[in-house]
Amino acid sequence: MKKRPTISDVAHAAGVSMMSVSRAVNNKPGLSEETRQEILRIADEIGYRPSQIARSLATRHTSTIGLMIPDVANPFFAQIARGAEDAAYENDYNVFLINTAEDLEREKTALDSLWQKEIDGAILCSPRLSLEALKPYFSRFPVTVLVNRELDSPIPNVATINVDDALGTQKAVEHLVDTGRKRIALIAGPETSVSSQRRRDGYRLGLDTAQRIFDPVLIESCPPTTDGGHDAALKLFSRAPSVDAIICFNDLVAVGAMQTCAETGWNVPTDIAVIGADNIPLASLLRPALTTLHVDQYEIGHQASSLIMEYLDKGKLHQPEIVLQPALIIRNSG
Amino acid sequence: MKKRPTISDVAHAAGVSMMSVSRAVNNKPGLSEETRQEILRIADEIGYRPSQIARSLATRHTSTIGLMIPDVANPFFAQIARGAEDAAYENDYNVFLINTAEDLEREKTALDSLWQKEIDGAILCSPRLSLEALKPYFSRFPVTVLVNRELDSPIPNVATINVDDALGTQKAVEHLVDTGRKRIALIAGPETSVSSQRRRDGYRLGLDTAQRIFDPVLIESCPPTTDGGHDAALKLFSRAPSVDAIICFNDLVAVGAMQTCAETGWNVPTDIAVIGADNIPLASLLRPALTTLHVDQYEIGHQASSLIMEYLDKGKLHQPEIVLQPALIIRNSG
DNA sequence: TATCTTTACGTTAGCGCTAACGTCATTATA
DNA sequence: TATAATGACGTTAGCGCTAACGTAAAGATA
Repeated sequence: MKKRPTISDVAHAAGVSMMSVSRAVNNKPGLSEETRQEILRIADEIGYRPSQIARSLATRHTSTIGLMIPDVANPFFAQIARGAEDAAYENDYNVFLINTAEDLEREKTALDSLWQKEIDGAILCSPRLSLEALKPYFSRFPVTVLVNRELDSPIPNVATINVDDALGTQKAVEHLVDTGRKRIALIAGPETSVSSQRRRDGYRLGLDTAQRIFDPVLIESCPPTTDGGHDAALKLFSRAPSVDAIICFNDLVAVGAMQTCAETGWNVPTDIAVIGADNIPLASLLRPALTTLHVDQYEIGHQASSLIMEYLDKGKLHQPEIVLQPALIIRNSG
Repeated sequence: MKKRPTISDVAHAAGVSMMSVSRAVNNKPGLSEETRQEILRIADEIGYRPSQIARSLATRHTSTIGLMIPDVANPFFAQIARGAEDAAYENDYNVFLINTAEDLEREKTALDSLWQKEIDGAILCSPRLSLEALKPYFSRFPVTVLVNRELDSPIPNVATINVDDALGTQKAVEHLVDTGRKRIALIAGPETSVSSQRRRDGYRLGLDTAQRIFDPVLIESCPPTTDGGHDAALKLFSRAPSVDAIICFNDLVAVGAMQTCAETGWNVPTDIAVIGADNIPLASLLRPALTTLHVDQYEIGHQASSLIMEYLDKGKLHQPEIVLQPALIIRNSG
């Protein structure tokens, strides 16, 4: 590996002080246009690139945002990562991404790692750690954005971005009622999940609004996977054979439910409607194409980054609690 | 934000020198076990975490691997990222991930950004830049791993990891021949892609081995997308209605081709076999489930990281050219 | 003409850490 | 007993950069 040219090398070559080089490179005032150009020319000539590390140590900030997510391989989070990175890129920030592999221990390590890296702000997606465990970090990072997680009381340097899952589910119920479905079921996902609870709420609200009677037999919990959906649908069908619509926790669950429908000999959407959530790429490729709830995950990431950079710039959060509305994408499955 | 405790704060609190704290924290020899424990206790008490930045500046290495990929939202690369990160994590390295959004300009920016960050090693996935443009960076990074890209001549601190697409395609041809298919077509993907060329080679080789005659009519290029596959299949069918098997550039292309089959009224796999490549999660969820070529992308990422850390540790690359063999996953589509 | 600005630089110090080299006891060896 | 080796620390310097302040010359103002 070649030796890295330093600012001092450039200063010597150009016959100026290190500060002049620094000013030229950082485009700061206090230099004649002539000298600036000359320094830049020489810097370019010897292939000088400022060391982020030394610069960070001197300035006490890193131009880096930390992004903690459960799993990049999950398209949902991958989109968030893209959004976060694009927004950061536009402002010459970098994103440092850490996967937690849905592991609590690793989540702690990740947070500590971000702390050691002295990131300028953190985006924490669906953190599993308790609010108590999380709180110390809010004072270790200049600013934090919590995605898919709420705060018990506002904190000046913490913002939240959440999806209105209740409203989404309510919309789904309304749509099914409007299209004449009589017995609408909910496969609600993991019982412990906040998001699942929100969906249950939205489900009841939707039924109430339509003046339908809520029947607990029509709710089933499950892991958020294809298999989970498959098994949950199986249970549901044996318990309530008259069901003619299912709202699923997410698209994967919906795929599983649709497989069960096929096995049972029920036609989607003639005999039974299936609605998913998340609008993963697969949704539009399935036959029948999956009706689903869409939230713009890219937008979540983009907004999260923007919030951070806004705080860094202005010193306060203009909009500390963002709630995104899901949209119902009507395709062929329901 | 709280003021970060520094090594000097710990030293004062413990009544020792900064070096002793450094030795304790880094688990280096030269301290009695007693003092070490005491220092660690106090460090923990005041919540000290060493600054990666200062440490990097002093040691001239960052414990960070740079990973440049076209798009995390693409499951193929997301898996690589996961693998790379897991391997790094096991060795207390971090991964700095940058998306290039398949944009040449951004690829350059990304490389420069990694350079400025003084990463210890780089993993470059499917770089679009010419080898000429890439080469300077090989001497700027301590070590580089090229994924899905070959070198014209070996470079001591550069390794490559490639997939044997030719062999994969050949396997697919053999399988189709074995299952009695007569007219096997290839939707070969983007004409300019190296990988596409490899597949064409494998296709011919497979046909030759089976003593089939190669018919150029049965090859079609296309963008690597669902729509691309759809249109390519359409062209293919009109040109060669007797085709009874298609090998596709990737799974998305295969999905497109299957849609065309459905529109044309051809049953998969009775009338026509369809084989994809990449084994994306969708593949097993489709009906019929997609037969496809599988390469362990996670493994690619994992190996890439491991190669880098091996080089950093031993100063040389034990295995500078890795070629991964794809496996044919036989499902229902062909 | 004397004083005040402004412009265009240079100097100094320090960000938080560690490599390399002291120093001073204590213990082993001749 | 004299000397060398070892262990357990401390001191110094410097990684590459920039904030803050210093300075000298040219022009503006009274």
